[in-house]
Amino acid sequence: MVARNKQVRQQELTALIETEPFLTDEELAERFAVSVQTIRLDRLSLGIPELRERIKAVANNNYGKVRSLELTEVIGELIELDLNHLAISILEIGPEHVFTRTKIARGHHLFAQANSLAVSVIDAEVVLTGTADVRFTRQVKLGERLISKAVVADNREDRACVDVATKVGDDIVFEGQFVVFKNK
Amino acid sequence: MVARNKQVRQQELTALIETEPFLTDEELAERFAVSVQTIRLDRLSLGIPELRERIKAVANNNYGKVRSLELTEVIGELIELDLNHLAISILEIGPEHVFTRTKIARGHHLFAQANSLAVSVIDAEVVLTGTADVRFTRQVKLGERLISKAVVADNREDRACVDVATKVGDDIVFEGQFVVFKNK
DNA sequence: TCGTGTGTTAGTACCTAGTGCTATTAGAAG
DNA sequence: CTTCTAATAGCACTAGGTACTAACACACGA
Repeated sequence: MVARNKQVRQQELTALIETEPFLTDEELAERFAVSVQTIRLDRLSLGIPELRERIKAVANNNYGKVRSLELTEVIGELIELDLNHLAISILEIGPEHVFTRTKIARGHHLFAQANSLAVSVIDAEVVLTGTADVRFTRQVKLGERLISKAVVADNREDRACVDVATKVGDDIVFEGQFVVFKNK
Repeated sequence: MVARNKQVRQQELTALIETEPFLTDEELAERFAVSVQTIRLDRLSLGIPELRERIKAVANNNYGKVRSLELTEVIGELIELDLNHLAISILEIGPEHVFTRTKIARGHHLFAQANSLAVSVIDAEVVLTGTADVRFTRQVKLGERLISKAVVADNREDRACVDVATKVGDDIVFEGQFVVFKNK
Protein backbone atom coordinates (compact mmCIF):
# COMPACT_ATOMS: atom_id res chain seq x y z
CA MET A 1 0.00 0.00 0.00
CA VAL A 2 1.61 3.21 -1.11
CA ALA A 3 0.32 6.15 0.82
CA ARG A 4 0.71 9.35 -1.08
CA ASN A 5 -1.23 10.72 1.87
CA LYS A 6 1.96 10.89 3.89
CA GLN A 7 2.07 14.65 3.59
CA VAL A 8 -1.60 14.96 4.44
CA ARG A 9 -1.21 12.66 7.43
CA GLN A 10 1.73 14.62 8.74
CA GLN A 11 -0.16 17.88 8.50
CA GLU A 12 -3.13 16.36 10.28
CA LEU A 13 -0.80 14.88 12.88
CA THR A 14 0.67 18.28 13.64
CA ALA A 15 -2.79 19.79 13.96
CA LEU A 16 -4.11 16.93 16.07
CA ILE A 17 -1.26 17.09 18.54
CA GLU A 18 -1.73 20.80 18.87
CA THR A 19 -5.33 20.38 19.93
CA GLU A 20 -4.92 17.06 21.78
CA PRO A 21 -1.36 16.82 23.03
CA PHE A 22 -2.00 13.91 25.41
CA LEU A 23 -2.18 11.08 22.85
CA THR A 24 0.29 8.18 22.81
CA ASP A 25 1.88 6.94 19.61
CA GLU A 26 -0.35 3.88 19.83
CA GLU A 27 -3.51 5.98 20.00
CA LEU A 28 -2.26 8.15 17.15
CA ALA A 29 -1.48 5.04 15.10
CA GLU A 30 -5.07 3.85 15.56
CA ARG A 31 -6.52 7.20 14.54
CA PHE A 32 -4.52 7.34 11.33
CA ALA A 33 -4.77 3.58 10.72
CA VAL A 34 -1.00 3.19 10.36
CA SER A 35 1.58 1.40 12.45
CA VAL A 36 3.15 2.83 15.56
CA GLN A 37 6.49 2.94 13.75
CA THR A 38 5.05 5.17 11.08
CA ILE A 39 3.85 7.60 13.72
CA ARG A 40 7.30 7.54 15.27
CA LEU A 41 8.91 8.35 11.93
CA ASP A 42 6.37 11.11 11.38
CA ARG A 43 7.05 12.64 14.77
CA LEU A 44 10.77 12.36 14.18
CA SER A 45 10.62 14.09 10.83
CA LEU A 46 8.26 16.74 12.16
CA GLY A 47 10.28 17.31 15.29
CA ILE A 48 7.35 16.51 17.58
CA PRO A 49 8.64 15.36 20.97
CA GLU A 50 7.37 12.25 22.76
CA LEU A 51 4.20 12.25 24.82
CA ARG A 52 5.93 12.60 28.17
CA GLU A 53 7.85 15.62 26.96
CA ARG A 54 4.65 17.16 25.61
CA ILE A 55 2.90 16.67 28.94
CA LYS A 56 5.89 18.12 30.76
CA ALA A 57 5.85 21.17 28.51
CA VAL A 58 2.18 21.83 29.26
CA ALA A 59 2.76 21.26 32.98
CA ASN A 60 5.81 23.50 33.08
CA ASN A 61 4.16 26.26 31.09
CA ASN A 62 1.24 26.43 33.36
CA TYR A 63 3.08 25.83 36.56
CA GLY A 64 4.62 29.24 36.07
CA LYS A 65 1.83 30.72 34.03
CA VAL A 66 -1.17 30.24 36.27
CA ARG A 67 0.83 31.61 39.15
CA SER A 68 1.77 34.72 37.27
CA LEU A 69 -1.61 35.23 35.67
CA GLU A 70 -3.96 34.49 38.49
CA LEU A 71 -2.32 33.70 41.76
CA THR A 72 0.14 36.51 42.21
CA GLU A 73 -0.85 39.73 43.80
CA VAL A 74 0.51 41.79 40.93
CA ILE A 75 -0.12 41.04 37.27
CA GLY A 76 3.25 41.29 35.54
CA GLU A 77 6.64 41.52 37.16
CA LEU A 78 7.00 44.20 39.81
CA ILE A 79 10.35 45.87 39.24
CA GLU A 80 10.08 48.93 41.42
CA LEU A 81 7.96 49.78 44.42
CA ASP A 82 8.06 52.96 46.47
CA LEU A 83 4.99 52.64 48.65
CA ASN A 84 2.51 55.52 48.44
CA HIS A 85 4.52 57.09 45.65
CA LEU A 86 5.51 54.98 42.66
CA ALA A 87 5.45 51.47 41.24
CA ILE A 88 6.62 49.97 37.97
CA SER A 89 5.84 46.57 36.47
CA ILE A 90 6.62 44.74 33.25
CA LEU A 91 4.27 42.40 31.44
CA GLU A 92 5.28 40.46 28.36
CA ILE A 93 2.36 39.77 26.03
CA GLY A 94 2.19 36.04 25.33
CA PRO A 95 -0.23 33.93 23.30
CA GLU A 96 -2.52 33.66 26.31
CA HIS A 97 -3.12 37.41 26.29
CA VAL A 98 -4.14 37.92 22.67
CA PHE A 99 -7.11 37.34 20.41
CA THR A 100 -6.28 34.24 18.40
CA ARG A 101 -7.18 35.78 15.07
CA THR A 102 -5.65 39.20 15.30
CA LYS A 103 -2.83 38.59 17.85
CA ILE A 104 -3.84 41.86 19.52
CA ALA A 105 -3.80 41.89 23.32
CA ARG A 106 -7.18 41.95 25.04
CA GLY A 107 -7.85 45.17 26.86
CA HIS A 108 -8.50 43.59 30.19
CA HIS A 109 -4.92 42.39 30.49
CA LEU A 110 -3.66 45.94 30.21
CA PHE A 111 -6.31 46.94 32.71
CA ALA A 112 -5.29 44.09 35.00
CA GLN A 113 -1.65 45.12 34.96
CA ALA A 114 -2.51 48.75 35.69
CA ASN A 115 -5.18 47.96 38.27
CA SER A 116 -3.04 45.57 40.26
CA LEU A 117 -0.18 48.06 40.17
CA ALA A 118 -2.43 50.88 41.38
CA VAL A 119 -3.61 48.67 44.24
CA SER A 120 -0.14 47.47 45.22
CA VAL A 121 1.42 50.93 45.34
CA ILE A 122 -0.89 51.94 48.18
CA ASP A 123 0.29 50.96 51.64
CA ALA A 124 -2.79 49.74 53.51
CA GLU A 125 -4.24 46.48 54.85
CA VAL A 126 -6.92 46.19 52.21
CA VAL A 127 -7.04 48.25 49.04
CA LEU A 128 -9.90 48.03 46.56
CA THR A 129 -10.55 49.75 43.28
CA GLY A 130 -13.36 52.29 43.44
CA THR A 131 -13.48 53.91 40.03
CA ALA A 132 -11.26 53.83 36.99
CA ASP A 133 -11.10 56.00 33.94
CA VAL A 134 -9.03 54.35 31.25
CA ARG A 135 -7.95 54.93 27.65
CA PHE A 136 -6.44 52.36 25.33
CA THR A 137 -4.38 54.54 23.04
CA ARG A 138 -2.63 51.98 20.84
CA GLN A 139 -3.01 48.31 19.99
CA VAL A 140 -0.60 45.96 21.68
CA LYS A 141 0.64 42.94 19.75
CA LEU A 142 1.90 39.52 20.68
CA GLY A 143 5.47 39.62 22.02
CA GLU A 144 5.49 43.25 23.08
CA ARG A 145 6.66 44.27 26.54
CA LEU A 146 4.37 46.51 28.54
CA ILE A 147 6.03 48.78 31.06
CA SER A 148 3.49 50.18 33.44
CA LYS A 149 4.15 53.06 35.81
CA ALA A 150 1.82 54.00 38.63
CA VAL A 151 2.16 57.38 40.34
CA VAL A 152 0.15 58.30 43.41
CA ALA A 153 -1.43 61.68 42.72
CA ASP A 154 -3.49 62.17 45.84
CA ASN A 155 -3.41 60.17 49.04
CA ARG A 156 -6.01 60.72 51.72
CA GLU A 157 -7.03 58.81 54.82
CA ASP A 158 -9.66 56.65 53.16
CA ARG A 159 -8.83 56.84 49.48
CA ALA A 160 -6.08 57.53 46.98
CA CYS A 161 -5.87 58.62 43.39
CA VAL A 162 -3.33 56.79 41.24
CA ASP A 163 -2.31 57.66 37.69
CA VAL A 164 -1.08 54.76 35.61
CA ALA A 165 0.58 54.94 32.22
CA THR A 166 1.67 51.89 30.26
CA LYS A 167 4.19 52.06 27.44
CA VAL A 168 5.65 49.82 24.77
CA GLY A 169 9.02 51.41 24.08
CA ASP A 170 8.20 55.12 23.83
CA ASP A 171 4.56 54.63 22.82
CA ILE A 172 1.91 55.12 25.43
CA VAL A 173 -0.57 52.30 24.94
CA PHE A 174 -2.71 52.72 28.03
CA GLU A 175 -3.53 55.49 30.47
CA GLY A 176 -5.74 55.28 33.50
CA GLN A 177 -6.81 57.14 36.59
CA PHE A 178 -7.72 54.85 39.45
CA VAL A 179 -9.45 55.88 42.64
CA VAL A 180 -8.82 53.19 45.22
CA PHE A 181 -10.33 52.81 48.68
CA LYS A 182 -8.56 51.72 51.81
CA ASN A 183 -10.49 49.55 54.25
CA LYS A 184 -9.33 48.88 57.76
CA MET B 1 20.06 2.74 62.17
CA VAL B 2 16.66 3.39 63.57
CA ALA B 3 15.16 6.52 62.16
CA ARG B 4 12.60 8.04 64.46
CA ASN B 5 12.64 10.79 61.84
CA LYS B 6 10.36 8.74 59.60
CA GLN B 7 7.35 10.84 60.53
CA VAL B 8 9.32 14.04 60.08
CA ARG B 9 10.68 12.89 56.73
CA GLN B 10 7.20 11.98 55.50
CA GLN B 11 5.83 15.38 56.48
CA GLU B 12 8.71 17.10 54.74
CA LEU B 13 8.23 14.87 51.72
CA THR B 14 4.58 15.87 51.45
CA ALA B 15 5.51 19.54 51.71
CA LEU B 16 8.38 19.25 49.26
CA ILE B 17 6.30 17.53 46.62
CA GLU B 18 3.65 20.18 46.98
CA THR B 19 6.12 22.95 46.22
CA GLU B 20 8.31 20.98 43.79
CA PRO B 21 6.19 18.28 42.19
CA PHE B 22 8.65 17.47 39.40
CA LEU B 23 11.21 15.47 41.38
CA THR B 24 11.99 11.80 40.71
CA ASP B 25 12.26 9.25 43.50
CA GLU B 26 16.00 9.21 42.96
CA GLU B 27 16.28 12.97 43.45
CA LEU B 28 14.04 12.77 46.50
CA ALA B 29 16.17 9.93 47.91
CA GLU B 30 19.26 12.11 47.58
CA ARG B 31 17.61 15.06 49.29
CA PHE B 32 16.54 13.00 52.28
CA ALA B 33 19.68 10.85 52.25
CA VAL B 34 17.72 7.59 52.18
CA SER B 35 17.37 4.86 49.58
CA VAL B 36 15.03 5.07 46.64
CA GLN B 37 13.03 2.20 48.12
CA THR B 38 12.38 4.17 51.27
CA ILE B 39 11.00 7.04 49.22
CA ARG B 40 8.77 4.57 47.36
CA LEU B 41 7.45 3.18 50.64
CA ASP B 42 6.86 6.71 51.89
CA ARG B 43 4.97 7.71 48.76
CA LEU B 44 2.95 4.52 48.97
CA SER B 45 1.95 5.05 52.58
CA LEU B 46 1.24 8.75 51.95
CA GLY B 47 -0.70 8.07 48.78
CA ILE B 48 1.55 10.27 46.67
CA PRO B 49 1.40 9.18 43.02
CA GLU B 50 4.45 8.68 40.84
CA LEU B 51 6.20 11.54 39.09
CA ARG B 52 4.56 10.99 35.71
CA GLU B 53 1.11 11.02 37.28
CA ARG B 54 1.95 14.20 39.18
CA ILE B 55 3.08 15.90 35.99
CA LYS B 56 -0.06 14.73 34.23
CA ALA B 57 -2.22 16.13 37.01
CA VAL B 58 -0.58 19.56 36.74
CA ALA B 59 -0.87 19.50 32.94
CA ASN B 60 -4.51 18.43 33.01
CA ASN B 61 -5.52 20.95 35.64
CA ASN B 62 -4.17 23.81 33.72
CA TYR B 63 -5.11 22.60 30.30
CA GLY B 64 -8.72 23.20 31.26
CA LYS B 65 -8.05 26.19 33.45
CA VAL B 66 -6.09 28.28 31.01
CA ARG B 67 -8.72 27.71 28.35
CA SER B 68 -11.58 28.83 30.52
CA LEU B 69 -9.73 31.72 32.10
CA GLU B 70 -7.72 33.06 29.26
CA LEU B 71 -8.47 31.52 25.91
CA THR B 72 -12.20 31.92 25.65
CA GLU B 73 -13.47 34.87 23.71
CA VAL B 74 -15.83 35.95 26.45
CA ILE B 75 -14.91 35.94 30.13
CA GLY B 76 -17.82 34.25 31.88
CA GLU B 77 -20.65 32.34 30.27
CA LEU B 78 -22.50 34.12 27.49
CA ILE B 79 -26.20 33.51 28.03
CA GLU B 80 -27.77 36.01 25.70
CA LEU B 81 -26.52 37.82 22.63
CA ASP B 82 -28.46 40.20 20.44
CA LEU B 83 -25.76 41.67 18.21
CA ASN B 84 -25.49 45.46 18.25
CA HIS B 85 -28.08 45.66 20.99
CA LEU B 86 -27.68 43.53 24.10
CA ALA B 87 -25.58 40.82 25.69
CA ILE B 88 -25.66 39.07 29.06
CA SER B 89 -23.04 36.89 30.70
CA ILE B 90 -22.62 35.11 34.01
CA LEU B 91 -19.36 34.72 35.90
CA GLU B 92 -19.06 32.73 39.08
CA ILE B 93 -16.34 34.02 41.39
CA GLY B 94 -13.96 31.18 42.25
CA PRO B 95 -10.81 31.00 44.35
CA GLU B 96 -8.74 32.04 41.33
CA HIS B 97 -10.53 35.39 41.16
CA VAL B 98 -10.08 36.58 44.74
CA PHE B 99 -7.39 37.99 46.98
CA THR B 100 -6.22 35.13 49.15
CA ARG B 101 -6.48 37.07 52.39
CA THR B 102 -9.76 38.86 52.01
CA LYS B 103 -11.62 36.58 49.58
CA ILE B 104 -12.73 39.69 47.72
CA ALA B 105 -12.71 39.52 43.92
CA ARG B 106 -10.02 41.49 42.14
CA GLY B 107 -11.37 44.38 40.17
CA HIS B 108 -9.85 43.35 36.90
CA HIS B 109 -12.00 40.23 36.70
CA LEU B 110 -15.13 42.33 36.86
CA PHE B 111 -13.57 44.59 34.25
CA ALA B 112 -12.65 41.58 32.11
CA GLN B 113 -16.20 40.24 32.15
CA ALA B 114 -17.64 43.64 31.25
CA ASN B 115 -14.99 44.46 28.67
CA SER B 116 -15.26 41.16 26.83
CA LEU B 117 -19.03 41.48 26.86
CA ALA B 118 -18.88 45.01 25.46
CA VAL B 119 -16.57 43.80 22.69
CA SER B 120 -18.63 40.73 21.83
CA VAL B 121 -21.94 42.57 21.56
CA ILE B 122 -20.61 44.60 18.63
CA ASP B 123 -20.91 42.95 15.23
CA ALA B 124 -17.67 43.69 13.39
CA GLU B 125 -14.55 41.87 12.21
CA VAL B 126 -12.28 43.36 14.83
CA VAL B 127 -13.48 45.26 17.87
CA LEU B 128 -11.08 46.90 20.31
CA THR B 129 -11.66 48.83 23.48
CA GLY B 130 -10.88 52.54 23.18
CA THR B 131 -11.82 54.07 26.51
CA ALA B 132 -13.62 52.86 29.58
CA ASP B 133 -15.08 54.65 32.53
CA VAL B 134 -15.82 52.23 35.31
CA ARG B 135 -17.08 52.22 38.90
CA PHE B 136 -16.81 49.36 41.36
CA THR B 137 -19.79 50.00 43.59
CA ARG B 138 -19.72 47.02 45.93
CA GLN B 139 -17.23 44.35 46.96
CA VAL B 140 -17.74 40.94 45.41
CA LYS B 141 -16.97 37.89 47.49
CA LEU B 142 -15.90 34.34 46.73
CA GLY B 143 -18.78 32.22 45.44
CA GLU B 144 -20.99 35.08 44.23
CA ARG B 145 -22.48 35.03 40.72
CA LEU B 146 -21.95 38.09 38.62
CA ILE B 147 -24.60 38.81 36.01
CA SER B 148 -23.35 41.32 33.53
CA LYS B 149 -25.56 43.15 31.03
CA ALA B 150 -24.21 45.13 28.12
CA VAL B 151 -26.45 47.56 26.25
CA VAL B 152 -25.34 49.34 23.09
CA ALA B 153 -26.07 53.02 23.62
CA ASP B 154 -24.65 54.48 20.45
CA ASN B 155 -23.48 52.67 17.33
CA ARG B 156 -21.66 54.53 14.57
CA GLU B 157 -19.67 53.42 11.58
CA ASP B 158 -16.29 53.34 13.31
CA ARG B 159 -17.14 53.19 16.99
CA ALA B 160 -19.80 52.26 19.48
CA CYS B 161 -20.67 53.17 23.03
CA VAL B 162 -21.68 50.30 25.31
CA ASP B 163 -23.07 50.58 28.84
CA VAL B 164 -22.37 47.61 31.06
CA ALA B 165 -23.87 46.94 34.47
CA THR B 166 -22.98 43.94 36.59
CA LYS B 167 -25.15 42.70 39.45
CA VAL B 168 -25.02 40.15 42.23
CA GLY B 169 -28.67 39.46 42.88
CA ASP B 170 -30.24 42.92 42.96
CA ASP B 171 -27.06 44.75 43.93
CA ILE B 172 -25.18 46.61 41.28
CA VAL B 173 -21.50 45.84 41.86
CA PHE B 174 -19.99 47.33 38.72
CA GLU B 175 -20.93 49.91 36.12
CA GLY B 176 -18.99 50.89 33.09
CA GLN B 177 -19.16 52.87 29.89
CA PHE B 178 -17.03 51.45 27.12
CA VAL B 179 -16.17 53.14 23.87
CA VAL B 180 -15.07 50.47 21.42
CA PHE B 181 -13.55 50.88 17.97
CA LYS B 182 -14.27 48.79 14.91
CA ASN B 183 -11.39 48.04 12.56
CA LYS B 184 -11.77 46.64 9.12
C1' DT C 1 19.36 -13.50 76.34
C1' DC C 2 15.91 -14.58 72.99
C1' DG C 3 12.21 -13.14 70.30
C1' DT C 4 9.44 -9.77 68.00
C1' DG C 5 8.35 -5.59 65.59
C1' DT C 6 9.65 -1.52 62.95
C1' DG C 7 12.38 0.82 59.62
C1' DT C 8 15.34 0.51 55.95
C1' DT C 9 17.72 -1.40 52.12
C1' DA C 10 18.35 -4.66 48.23
C1' DG C 11 17.00 -7.18 44.38
C1' DT C 12 13.94 -9.26 40.97
C1' DA C 13 10.33 -9.33 37.45
C1' DC C 14 7.36 -6.51 35.09
C1' DC C 15 5.29 -2.19 32.94
C1' DT C 16 4.74 1.97 29.71
C1' DA C 17 6.05 4.91 26.31
C1' DG C 18 9.21 5.71 24.31
C1' DT C 19 14.59 6.07 21.25
C1' DG C 20 17.68 4.33 17.78
C1' DC C 21 18.88 1.21 14.63
C1' DT C 22 18.47 -2.40 11.09
C1' DA C 23 16.04 -5.10 8.14
C1' DT C 24 12.09 -6.29 5.08
C1' DT C 25 8.05 -5.69 2.19
C1' DA C 26 4.47 -3.37 -0.98
C1' DG C 27 3.74 -0.88 -4.76
C1' DA C 28 4.48 2.68 -8.20
C1' DA C 29 7.68 4.82 -11.59
C1' DG C 30 11.56 4.75 -14.58
C1' DC D 1 13.17 -5.60 -14.31
C1' DT D 2 15.22 -2.61 -11.27
C1' DT D 3 14.94 1.20 -8.15
C1' DC D 4 12.93 4.31 -5.03
C1' DT D 5 9.76 5.57 -1.35
C1' DA D 6 6.54 4.63 2.23
C1' DA D 7 5.38 1.66 5.50
C1' DT D 8 6.16 -1.98 8.64
C1' DA D 9 8.65 -5.18 11.80
C1' DG D 10 11.88 -6.48 15.17
C1' DC D 11 15.49 -5.95 18.52
C1' DA D 12 18.15 -3.77 22.18
C1' DC D 13 17.94 -0.18 25.22
C1' DT D 14 16.08 3.72 28.40
C1' DA D 15 13.61 6.17 32.51
C1' DG D 16 10.82 5.97 36.08
C1' DG D 17 8.34 3.66 37.88
C1' DT D 18 4.93 -0.90 40.40
C1' DA D 19 4.66 -5.03 43.10
C1' DC D 20 6.70 -8.20 45.55
C1' DT D 21 10.16 -10.89 48.40
C1' DA D 22 14.17 -11.17 51.24
C1' DA D 23 17.48 -9.60 54.35
C1' DC D 24 19.29 -6.91 57.99
C1' DA D 25 19.76 -3.30 61.91
C1' DC D 26 18.23 -2.05 66.05
C1' DA D 27 15.31 -1.18 69.97
C1' DC D 28 12.19 -2.90 73.42
C1' DG D 29 10.16 -6.19 76.37
C1' DA D 30 9.57 -10.62 78.83
